[in-house]
Amino acid sequence: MVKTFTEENYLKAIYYLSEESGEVGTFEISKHLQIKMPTVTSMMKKFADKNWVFYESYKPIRLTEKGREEAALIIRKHRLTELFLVEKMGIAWHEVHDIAEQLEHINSALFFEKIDELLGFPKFDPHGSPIPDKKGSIERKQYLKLSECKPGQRVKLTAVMNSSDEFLKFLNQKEIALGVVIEILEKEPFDNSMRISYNKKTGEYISSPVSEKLLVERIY
Amino acid sequence: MVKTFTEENYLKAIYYLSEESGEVGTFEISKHLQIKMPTVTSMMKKFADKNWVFYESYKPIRLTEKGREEAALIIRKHRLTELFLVEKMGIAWHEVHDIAEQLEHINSALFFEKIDELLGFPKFDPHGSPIPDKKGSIERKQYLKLSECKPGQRVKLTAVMNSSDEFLKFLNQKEIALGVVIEILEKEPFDNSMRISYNKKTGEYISSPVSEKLLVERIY
DNA sequence: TTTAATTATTAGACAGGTCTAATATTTAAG
DNA sequence: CTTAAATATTAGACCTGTCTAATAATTAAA
Repeated sequence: MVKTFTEENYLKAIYYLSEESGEVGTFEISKHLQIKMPTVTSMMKKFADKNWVFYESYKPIRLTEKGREEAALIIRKHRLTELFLVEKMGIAWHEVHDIAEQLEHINSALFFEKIDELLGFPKFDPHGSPIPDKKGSIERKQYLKLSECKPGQRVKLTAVMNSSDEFLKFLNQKEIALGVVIEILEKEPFDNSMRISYNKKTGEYISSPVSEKLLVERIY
Repeated sequence: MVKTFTEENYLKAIYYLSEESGEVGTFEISKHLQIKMPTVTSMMKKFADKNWVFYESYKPIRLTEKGREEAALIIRKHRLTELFLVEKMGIAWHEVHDIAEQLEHINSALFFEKIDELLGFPKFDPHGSPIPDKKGSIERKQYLKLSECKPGQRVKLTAVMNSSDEFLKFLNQKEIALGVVIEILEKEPFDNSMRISYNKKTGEYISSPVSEKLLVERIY
């Protein structure tokens, strides 16, 4: 199946936006892709014809199995590329996204197989997000938001839920990187802010919008 | 100037086809890009508006200085990419072209600067073709065709003039690679075929269509 | 130098992906 | 339960890049 650039972007958006609930509406896709709603509607009709989505007027949109696979393969390419750019080309964490956004559309099995091989067949990208395998299946970890942790717990940062340039720069500047071990010192019930220790820093202040976006694993 | 995929392909084609004489006709562009002539005509009008080409009805097309630069930058990206794929990713000589054909359209100065840096700022691609610098200038070597050499001369293979899959496979199979030192043993005036020695091979037969496509430098 | 072949252009159509304006449906609020 | 707000669709237009069919200009051959 040869997909256009445009089609791939819709697939990825639907995958991403419907990840939690399994469905997504025209409005959200429209907003995410910065494309007007009528355009999305007509595209969804086309996607239904291609058997990539289930679509009925005024009902939320769901990916078919085929659509899910196609989308996962694009995400695989995106995440492999990001990791490659960081690990093998020395490009900074917060700069890789825009490049990967373009490279994910490259049509060459060989190219991505080589990348995969050079990286040692990785399962997670530099943001900690899982990389789907060639069949589109994903190895799931159960993530915990830092904001849900309790004082006294020790956790390891394994992923971030927002990959905006600003956010990644903010983390860099705070020296918060994947793998960092964090201890929760206290939690303010009023605004959900936290005090944490990590690396050599003690009692750093973390606001709730930030701790909501940091995904961690418990360490026992 | 933001260029579409399509525009970049036309620029590259015009650059390539007009390289020798400085001009090229609609028919040749049409044939090269596998696009019908009327489409090319209308595109050339657009290109003239953008100041990429000089265009007058029924006259050959020439690149403007601006067009030449734009084209050279795409070719720069193509050739850097090819070299990167071979040198840093271990992809075979004859497989890189199709991938580079796509990667050359990636819009990211950083990406190509990194590639350039990782390769040590190379001046020639894996086919021996020169890589334009960031301003679009090219370092010219004066090439000699193997077919023009005389018996007794020793030369080094520095470029090939045809990058088709078949040709590159043919060279691989004959163990003829860039850098190989070739000695001309004899030359048959009748059909311009040659007998040459290289590596450990002695008296290999080379037909005229092949020796026409191998570009060499004299070794003294 | 007239004709035939080659190369080039004009005119008009079409598909993909987008938009705006108008309308319809669903959901949330009062 | 009625109305307002939010979400979604239809209808029709537009632009880019492509095509085919018809015509024109240039070049090569007879």
